[in-house]
Amino acid sequence: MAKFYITTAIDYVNNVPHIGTAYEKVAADAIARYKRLAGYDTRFLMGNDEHSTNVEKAAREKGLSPQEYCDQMAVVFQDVWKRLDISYDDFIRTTEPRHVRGVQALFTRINERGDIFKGKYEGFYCVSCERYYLEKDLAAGKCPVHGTEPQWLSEENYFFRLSKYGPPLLDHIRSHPEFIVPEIRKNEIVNVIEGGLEDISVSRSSGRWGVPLPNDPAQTVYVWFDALINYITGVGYPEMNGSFARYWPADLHVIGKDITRFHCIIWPAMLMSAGVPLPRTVLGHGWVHFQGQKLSKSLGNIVNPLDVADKYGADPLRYYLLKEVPLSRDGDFSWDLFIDRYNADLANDWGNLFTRAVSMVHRYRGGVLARAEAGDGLAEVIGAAFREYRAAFDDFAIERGIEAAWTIIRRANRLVEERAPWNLAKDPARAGELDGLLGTLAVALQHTAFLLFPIMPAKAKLVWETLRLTPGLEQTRFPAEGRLLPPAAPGVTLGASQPLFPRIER
RNA sequence: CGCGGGGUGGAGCAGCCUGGUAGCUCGUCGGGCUCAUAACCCGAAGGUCAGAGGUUCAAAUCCUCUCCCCGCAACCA
Repeated sequence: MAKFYITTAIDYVNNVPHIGTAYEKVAADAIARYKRLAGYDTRFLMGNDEHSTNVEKAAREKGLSPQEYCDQMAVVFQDVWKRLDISYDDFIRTTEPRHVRGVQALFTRINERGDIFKGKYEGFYCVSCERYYLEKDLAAGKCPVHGTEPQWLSEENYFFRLSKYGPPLLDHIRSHPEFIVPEIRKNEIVNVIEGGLEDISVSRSSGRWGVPLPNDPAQTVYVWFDALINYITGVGYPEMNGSFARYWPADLHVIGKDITRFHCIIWPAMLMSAGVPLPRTVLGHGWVHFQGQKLSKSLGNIVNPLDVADKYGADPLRYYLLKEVPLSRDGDFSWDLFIDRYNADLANDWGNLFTRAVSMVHRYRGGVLARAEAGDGLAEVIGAAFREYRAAFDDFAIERGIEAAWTIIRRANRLVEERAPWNLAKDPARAGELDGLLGTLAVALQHTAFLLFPIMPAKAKLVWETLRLTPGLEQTRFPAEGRLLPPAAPGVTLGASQPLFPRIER
């Protein structure tokens, strides 16, 4: 069976997840679920980035040890992901021994390859920011954030010979057009590389909260160097057999556009140095804005995804994000738009189709579905929708996949008007026609539930189970090209009709 | 001359690469239906495609210039 290994960025534990963080996980989750339906042996990794002095500081402010703080945050994060139905298979934390061991192993390997050297790192250092500034970035000689006088510090650090990997990286990007998507991100990265790469410092002598360097335990591994490695330690590196052999290289890293440089330059260079194969694709998605503005703490417009999920359910939030925010672009979240989409698409279109169809089976047939066959040309509509859906997902255009599923929903709703089952029901001679229509609607609902399972897993399952379909949705796979899913058994009694998405009144 | 994205009916977008009657979803208005969550179905109105110039038989689409909006410092995906 073909495998598919997908990862998201691991999250820095300084802050709780916001709607933008959630967007990335939801998108990756939809792709992972799609791949499972498509029959791939899918592995979906997420995790937390727990090192760095910032974390140490945040812990201290709460009167906790860094480890205690990270343990608490790990619970907070995973709780959010569970409530959003994110189906990750593993959750890695960079303080775990399995990760620390892997970081040290990879560092050693790169060092053995001659790509680590000791050098002096010096510059203007702001104690409050805990970072260095270039002279040009200082505001009148002071820290641009704190307005304080920076110190001139110099420390001995270990450097990674990134500069020598520019040409091989360009070669790789050119010979693997799928390596960086979307196109705009690729162009950015190519520009950066063509501008020349500099060696980077990959250790810190201050700060103790990190992975000790194997060759110099007085220093810790720079947090980015440390964090990126989670993608391989998450599948067992440095153990090269087992799941590493099975799943690496990753098929898809889903990350934010701000960190594409780390993932498309530093990370592949590290892997090249260590002689480890590169990930196939890095997808740098855009931002979710809130009512036209970038999410920002200083603007105070951070939206907590649980505020939405608790009020209206995880599925509508997932639907909104996936439909309205294409991975290739920035998108916007606003309550008005959310309610519009919810009512128009979920309550009126899909939800109503479900309710009216199931209600008619109960009202006219005592809940018994005579047969589930696709009549009235629905099979062709479904076939076209499935083809478009798969093409869209393979292109990471989830919104187009959703649109494809909707062609079935619209067709089915139209069909009800055209066949006017309320009239058929009055004429015993047309009982067969009515059964045919009800069966067609059941087939339509079944296929929409299947296609929308990666988007709205809970509601899709409810539809599936109401139709009394077996096996369960998780066990069902895409049918062969041109075929439909296995139908419900003739004569099944359907579950109760209920509003899938109660309208939001405002 | 810093880099990049974008300006298409009220809103959000597609179309631009590969010129040839301006398309989709929502909203608005009118009609139909009654199985359904006043949902569904049909129809209509509504656009100088930011502006100017150029190429062409023909430009939203290609070229040039101008204007406007949004990112590119930090929190932050």
